[in-house]
Amino acid sequence: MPELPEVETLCRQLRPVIVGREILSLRVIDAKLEGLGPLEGRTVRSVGRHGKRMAWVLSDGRCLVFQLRMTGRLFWIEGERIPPHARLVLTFPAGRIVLSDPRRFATVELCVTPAPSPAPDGLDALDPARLADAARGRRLPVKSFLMDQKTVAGIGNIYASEILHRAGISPLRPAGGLSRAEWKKIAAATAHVLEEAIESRGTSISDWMDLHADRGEYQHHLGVYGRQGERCKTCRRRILRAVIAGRSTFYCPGCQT
DNA sequence: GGAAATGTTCCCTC
DNA sequence: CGAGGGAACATTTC
Repeated sequence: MPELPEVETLCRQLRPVIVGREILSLRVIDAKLEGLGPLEGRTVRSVGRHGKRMAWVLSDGRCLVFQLRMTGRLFWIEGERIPPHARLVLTFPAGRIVLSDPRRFATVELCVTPAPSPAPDGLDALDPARLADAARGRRLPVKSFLMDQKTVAGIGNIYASEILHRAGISPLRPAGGLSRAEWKKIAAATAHVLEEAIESRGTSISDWMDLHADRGEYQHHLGVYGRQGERCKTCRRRILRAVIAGRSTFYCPGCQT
């Protein structure tokens, strides 16, 4: 569920709370997460992110890597009350980090060397020529292409629809058929949408909440996602829903061609 | 009861 | 073999 803006929001909120702080204890509640190894006594040196993947660098040089997938959330808890669906609890001197995750898809692993990803992060300045290159000859819908983490890391189902709406490009177009000018629009729209969503601390369409259990605000800025049947804010046409590779996709038939 | 849900990976088919 | 898509994972909510 969390895409790049939600994970970036968590990183920014985590840094003042856990960087430089010692992990006092680790409690694994869900057996699926067992085998993490001892973390007690390690200090969190830094909190980073690539795409939707978050990595804490620890004082022993290892990395604790989180992939929150669909329903994973991290909460900072100062009291005793543990949220529902807690799978993992990390205790620090001033409070606890809880991984809450009803669908239990999230993964947490301890790595010695974090595997480098060749894909650019969604907040990097995307090179339209590189995108066009990677898409050459490919028939899959441009929306699926953008959601492929090997293309750009961090774009998921909500922001793919939003980026293509802002770029004025239909999500159904084969990726290989886009012009250089259209890739340039996608690169610009990606930066714009992701940065705005971070400023809003993510999209709380149903139940996304940030580290402090506050809702994001980007749901109030969505142009198409979840708005099928409603009117496009720019051209007044009614927004459509389609299913692409099994995922709901929203677009405006008026301003996306 | 059925469908859908902000993700990733495995497997099947063309 | 590569590309693309569907199923599976597990649970809640509408």
